Amino acid sequence: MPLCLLRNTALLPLFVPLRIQTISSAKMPRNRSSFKRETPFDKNPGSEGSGGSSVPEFRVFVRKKRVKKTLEVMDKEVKEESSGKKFVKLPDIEDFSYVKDDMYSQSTPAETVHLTGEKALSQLTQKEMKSVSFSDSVRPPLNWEKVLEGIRKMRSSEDAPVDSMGCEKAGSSLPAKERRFAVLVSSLLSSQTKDQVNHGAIQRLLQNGLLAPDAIDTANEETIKSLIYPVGFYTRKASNLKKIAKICLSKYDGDIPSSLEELLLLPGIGPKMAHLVMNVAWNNVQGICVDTHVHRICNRLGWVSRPGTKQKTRTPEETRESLQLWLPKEEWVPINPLLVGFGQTICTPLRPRCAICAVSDLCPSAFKEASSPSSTPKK
DNA sequence: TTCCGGACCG
DNA sequence: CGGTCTGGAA
Repeated sequence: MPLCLLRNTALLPLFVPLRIQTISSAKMPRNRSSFKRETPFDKNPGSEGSGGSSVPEFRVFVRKKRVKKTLEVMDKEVKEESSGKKFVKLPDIEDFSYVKDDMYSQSTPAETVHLTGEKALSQLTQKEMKSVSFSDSVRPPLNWEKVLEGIRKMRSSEDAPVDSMGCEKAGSSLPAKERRFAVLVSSLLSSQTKDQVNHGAIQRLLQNGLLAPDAIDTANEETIKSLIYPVGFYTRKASNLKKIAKICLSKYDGDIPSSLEELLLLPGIGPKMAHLVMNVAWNNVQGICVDTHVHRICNRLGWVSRPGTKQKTRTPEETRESLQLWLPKEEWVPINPLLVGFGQTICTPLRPRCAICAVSDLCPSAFKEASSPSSTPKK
């Protein structure tokens, strides 16, 4: 929502709201002297390493288009309004506000902020533009926020299956460790399966005490198979479930792996599920959970492309990497349920209902594929 | 009847 | 890459 305000910035020439994210900052102390410093802050007396008040307290990344700029900001340069909103003074530009984003910052000290915004670099001076280094940053697609907002509106008026019971609800009443395992199992079962069916399977497992690694490890595979029926591919999943339970017991003390890489080693867990589990079970956002809906819709909207081209991405993984280049991190989790529901009800794989889509005027692919019968005039 | 979907397997 | 698993919906 800070970005919604961007359109109004003409009225507020001094304070340009920006979106800021905390970023990994184990690197914070490193490379301090390697950053270019062609800002007024550089002129502060006292140089790096001398300690005291001249040591930069904040590092600010400004990014737009293909330009990335790094500045270091003194703590005293940060002003805080009574509203709690903070402003960072940037050189030769104007004042930029930032909102500290705590959601993803468990391991991130507050000193490091990541700041992006449409207005930021457009207001850099020519000299600054020349001094910044080019990066692989990608320009966010035009109007992406309007599109997202439009989809949100459509979604709030119309219920999609994904709304009622996603696997993130699994085992919400259980202790943390058991809950994580439940989320993992639910994710495994949920692929190619209606959420209601998945939910039913989870309930049956739970009622039979089979939602824990030790129980599953000792249980008969046939029993599991019959309990999770009719989720898609129940035979395979029953067998994967047994293997996963064994792995969790032997390598993770009955818990589930806590890293993306280790999750991917589990049979039946691919990138889509691994990211989902990281998001939901560990509350640790490593990447966007991209399924075919997200993949399809992002391509229809022109939100992603193969690196360096305008071609569509060919795999969900490619979509994930492309999308992550520009989508602000606070959208990484909500984008999935949003687009999945949208993809189930309106932007369907075949015959998308462009006629009733609120963002068709912003969609480069609108009406370009065979639309639903009612909306396509027959030739 | 055809299409669809995560992950895996050649 | 393209086939497979599997059941439901268009």
